[in-house]
Amino acid sequence: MGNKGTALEVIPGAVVRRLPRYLTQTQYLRQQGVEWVSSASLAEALGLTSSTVRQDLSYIDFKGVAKRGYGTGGLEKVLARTLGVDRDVRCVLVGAGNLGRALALHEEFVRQGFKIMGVFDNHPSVVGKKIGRFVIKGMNEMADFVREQQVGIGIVSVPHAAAQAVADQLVAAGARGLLNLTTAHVHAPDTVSVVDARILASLRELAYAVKDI
Amino acid sequence: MGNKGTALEVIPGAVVRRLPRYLTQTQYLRQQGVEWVSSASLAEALGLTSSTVRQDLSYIDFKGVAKRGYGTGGLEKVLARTLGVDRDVRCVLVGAGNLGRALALHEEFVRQGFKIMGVFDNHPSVVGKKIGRFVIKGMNEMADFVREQQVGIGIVSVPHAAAQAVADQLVAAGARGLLNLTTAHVHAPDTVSVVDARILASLRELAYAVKDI
DNA sequence: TAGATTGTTAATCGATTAACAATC
DNA sequence: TAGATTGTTAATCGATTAACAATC
Repeated sequence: MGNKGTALEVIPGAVVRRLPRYLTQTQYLRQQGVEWVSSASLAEALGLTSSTVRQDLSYIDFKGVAKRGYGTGGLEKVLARTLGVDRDVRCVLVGAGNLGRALALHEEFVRQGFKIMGVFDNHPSVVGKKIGRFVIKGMNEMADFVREQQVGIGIVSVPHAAAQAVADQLVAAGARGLLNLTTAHVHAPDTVSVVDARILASLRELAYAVKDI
Repeated sequence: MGNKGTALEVIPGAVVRRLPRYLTQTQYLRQQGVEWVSSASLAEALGLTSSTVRQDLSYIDFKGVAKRGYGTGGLEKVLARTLGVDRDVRCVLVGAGNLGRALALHEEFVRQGFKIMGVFDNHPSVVGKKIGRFVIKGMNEMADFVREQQVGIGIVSVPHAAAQAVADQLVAAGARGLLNLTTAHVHAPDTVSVVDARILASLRELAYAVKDI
């Protein structure tokens, strides 16, 4: 209770959505051996203004140094801690279609600390089959699994029509965040965050940019 | 030149990002046989306010009817036309890793008019192999292919370090929109739109929501 | 007709940018 | 020291919401 002087408070949504990008860039720079980064160079790399970068970083518990910028090692660590990715984040994947398969097999997510604990699907013909190292389990096992393994995030990769029902089951089982890969809008209580991957929507947004040109 | 009375002008970015969602929902309702939808019910379905919905739809060339709402058939048609998805949109996919494979195999995108014309990869060991009906081509063939097939959208699904170079090649070949599936930020001229899929970033955003709970 | 729902203007809210004193 | 860069406040900008006359 209480915090040690540095008031962290709530971080605005717009800022939270940029923090992962600062983390990716800072990680990259640190791996390249770069020790200091200025707000101007972060801004340049990410297509922002230096003012936005400084404003954003003022929300996390890390101070830059005048004339030098931000130490990449420290910044990376604090960004990871702030986001909660300094330790494994437990996920389940629901829906073993093409997109689901791809995510389960994508090593990058594991490397970044997102641990897929189990893969579930409704379809009797795929239950028991394998995706990489995962044996696909039936939906009837999901709720207990999420509870027992203390899974935080559910990745919803099912057909549009099934999305809300799956989301409801995940929430009931205790998931606190949902990554929605479907085209459906998913309703959840205020205590549960939903982030939409919006892949089809992104393509449609691009179609608008591209059309009649 | 000029338009027939209804000034459409530029549609704000925030609105363009919601139009695909209205389209998805309207499509769904129309398929269910629903003929009219109100701003309040669209808002309820998508987690918005009815005010936002009416404001947004005022940007497209379609009028609702007092006391009845919006005709789903007409609304669907005009939304599709406004976004430029009333005809095939030609894409290429660069990078035949797990994520790229999944997109190439995902029938939903084809059904929605996004036509993958070709799949390209740098890696000699995969060139010539097949993904579904696609034979993977080498990167050396990409620029000519994009020009000849008049491809509008490039889907970038390569490792972080290769993202900018691939984007540059796509832009040089004439692509007008890029769907960026990598964690890298990609720079492009103002004439080219870039939309980031942000899958890892979304997971990290969820990690923040989920942490210490 | 009465009432429901649109379209639009004005008010509010939040996010971004500019500016600059503090500081290393 | 002089100059570069942060942290922060204030100003601007854009997006969302409220309100209500028009209308079917």
